[in-house]
Amino acid sequence: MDIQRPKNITIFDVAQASGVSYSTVSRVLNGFAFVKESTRLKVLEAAETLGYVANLQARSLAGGKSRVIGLLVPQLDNGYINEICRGIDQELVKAGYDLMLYTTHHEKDKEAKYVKAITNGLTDGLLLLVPLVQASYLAMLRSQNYPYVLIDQGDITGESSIVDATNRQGAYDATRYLLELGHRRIGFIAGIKEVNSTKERLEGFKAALQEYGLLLDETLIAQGFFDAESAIQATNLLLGLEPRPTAIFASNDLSAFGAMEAIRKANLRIPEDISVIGFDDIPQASITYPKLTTVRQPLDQMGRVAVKLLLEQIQNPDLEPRRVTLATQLVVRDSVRAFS
Amino acid sequence: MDIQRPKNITIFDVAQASGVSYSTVSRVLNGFAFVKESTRLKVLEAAETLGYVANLQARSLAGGKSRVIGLLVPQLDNGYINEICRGIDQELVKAGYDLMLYTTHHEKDKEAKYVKAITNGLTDGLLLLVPLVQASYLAMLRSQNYPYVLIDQGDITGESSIVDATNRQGAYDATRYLLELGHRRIGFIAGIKEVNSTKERLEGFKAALQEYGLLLDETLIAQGFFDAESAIQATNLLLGLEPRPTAIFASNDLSAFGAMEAIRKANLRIPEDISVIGFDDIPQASITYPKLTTVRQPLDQMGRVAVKLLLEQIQNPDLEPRRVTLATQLVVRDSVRAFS
DNA sequence: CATAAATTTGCAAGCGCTTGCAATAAGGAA
DNA sequence: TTCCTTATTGCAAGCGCTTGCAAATTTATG
Repeated sequence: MDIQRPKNITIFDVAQASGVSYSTVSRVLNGFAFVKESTRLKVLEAAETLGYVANLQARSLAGGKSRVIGLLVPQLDNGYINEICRGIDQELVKAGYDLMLYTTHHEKDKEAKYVKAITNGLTDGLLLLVPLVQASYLAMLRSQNYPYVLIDQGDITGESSIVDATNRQGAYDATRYLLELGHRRIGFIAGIKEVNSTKERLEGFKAALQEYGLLLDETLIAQGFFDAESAIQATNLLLGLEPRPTAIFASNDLSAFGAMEAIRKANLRIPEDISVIGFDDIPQASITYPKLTTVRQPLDQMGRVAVKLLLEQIQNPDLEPRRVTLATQLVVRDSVRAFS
Repeated sequence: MDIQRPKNITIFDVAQASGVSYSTVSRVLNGFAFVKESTRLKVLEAAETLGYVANLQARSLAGGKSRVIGLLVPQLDNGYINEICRGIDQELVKAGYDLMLYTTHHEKDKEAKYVKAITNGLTDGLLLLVPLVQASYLAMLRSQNYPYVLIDQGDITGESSIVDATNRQGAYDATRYLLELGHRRIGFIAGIKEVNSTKERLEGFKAALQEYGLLLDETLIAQGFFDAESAIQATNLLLGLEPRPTAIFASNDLSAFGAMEAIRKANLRIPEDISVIGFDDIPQASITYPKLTTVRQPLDQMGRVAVKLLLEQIQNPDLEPRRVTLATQLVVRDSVRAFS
């Protein structure tokens, strides 16, 4: 390229300006201990006046930390993911880290390839927010002792740090809430089968029913995929049942929205004719009409905690994997009413 | 760190495996023209079997392209931004680029600092999705001839590539629509003053009124900040007016949601008592009840076009700045009804 | 078949930074 | 004041890659 970019200010310039060697500058900038206070100040001042900004690639190439962490997500168009991202971002900013975002678009190979590129690449650590982690690259990450944290997903090996929420308890609470309000025929819209939270939520649902001595009617469980589309289908199925369920528990809010839409289209009222309860409490949940009663997952907090775990792991690579499970909470709004 | 990370596979390994020099490998990998087909194949095969993945830092440090582009956004919790991001992401993936995400959280200094770090850093180009671009770093970007594109924001100098939408026309259309339905007292919730789109939308609003020979009643224009909170305030103000407006035009959907909430709290019905129209058509707009009538901005498309412009600019740095203005479109749903 | 021209390839330098190790300066104890 | 520590600093190597330039190889031409 023949364009004349102004020469970047490097560590050498700072060194020259402050009359020390470049290694000393490097040490100052990296908060090294053995630097005389007076030199430290000199260097810092020079850096400031020159407007020096470190070159990340060089730093990271030379073996230093890049202060960038990678985040792997399936896609972006999803309140659930966005919320978690928000938490991640907040905490990262606080810690002075930058974010590299990788969207996999559900392409398996891409995930694996990304993980490879990422680990030999720029980032100091990796956050995985993909519904189905592939054991293969998890193993790879572990074998390289590369710091990573799984968000809202299990790892059978138990060797990964994980942040999730009390899915089972949350579903149990929601179901109990419906039961206490007199509902006995509760439709359940399940999520993607293989995903951890799907299973846990279904378990919680079943547990509550059992506790009430109710026999599980399998026809009341409809398959969904955590999105509105599939939930509409599922709801239509449920609405066709005889007798019709008096309440629907959707495995996540997106599904609940789908359910609401289907219900309205069937000319039924929410909650007068049928109650709806969701899971997640994404921001949209409070702007629907009626506002959605749902189980709140502290999504942003999950993101924040994940970052904390990751950063600690980066600090101390020998840390044992940990699992943090945050509490869910029933958020009562307007989409559920007592059945009598 | 004493952890023994397995040695990464470098370009040298590939060179050795294929029996050529490392520079040749580099040329092959970068699609250089002057390489014999047979060597090309040899190298490619070796790279494949070794599972070679280029080290981005090294590449970019050495002056090559990183195939990463930076995206600067104020924050993440916003359907509007998320939608644009989605478009950006889609197009980027298609082109084989990765995304580095920077959130400024509205801190001015941070923006400037980021821009600096970014340009001397990893990315090949920059997408700016910040409501108020600061002339200072825009100038800096330009002086370095660093490729960048502004999304949904103006630049007085006219020297930036820009992607935006027909704000004026959209607002005009929406207002006309209300007028044609018989509304004569239309409240307007404005956005952040300094922002380009705020002005354009207000202009469109006024233009339509004028065309109908209506005198502008300044009290009908309430100040908002593009968020629900401020819109609630603004709406309360408007509802207090005598006579009450029969419709409210919110400068964006978020504001419209705030308006809806305030209206409901005032025990008025939408659209029976008062109509509401928004701007943007973020995904939430279609799940509110009643579903929001709004002016659709092709947000994801804006993101995609921005990427295209940027990529072209990266390809050819001498390209003149261009401006692409995408058409908005009135989306009629359920929050507006005729006034008689 | 020799030789110039065109096509390929390899070498070396260098991108900006970290870090082990050696060198120097400073501080104490003798 | 001298010598041994200890605190600071500087040097040089090297992280993995691109690229200008020269060398080597091939092809075309007379």
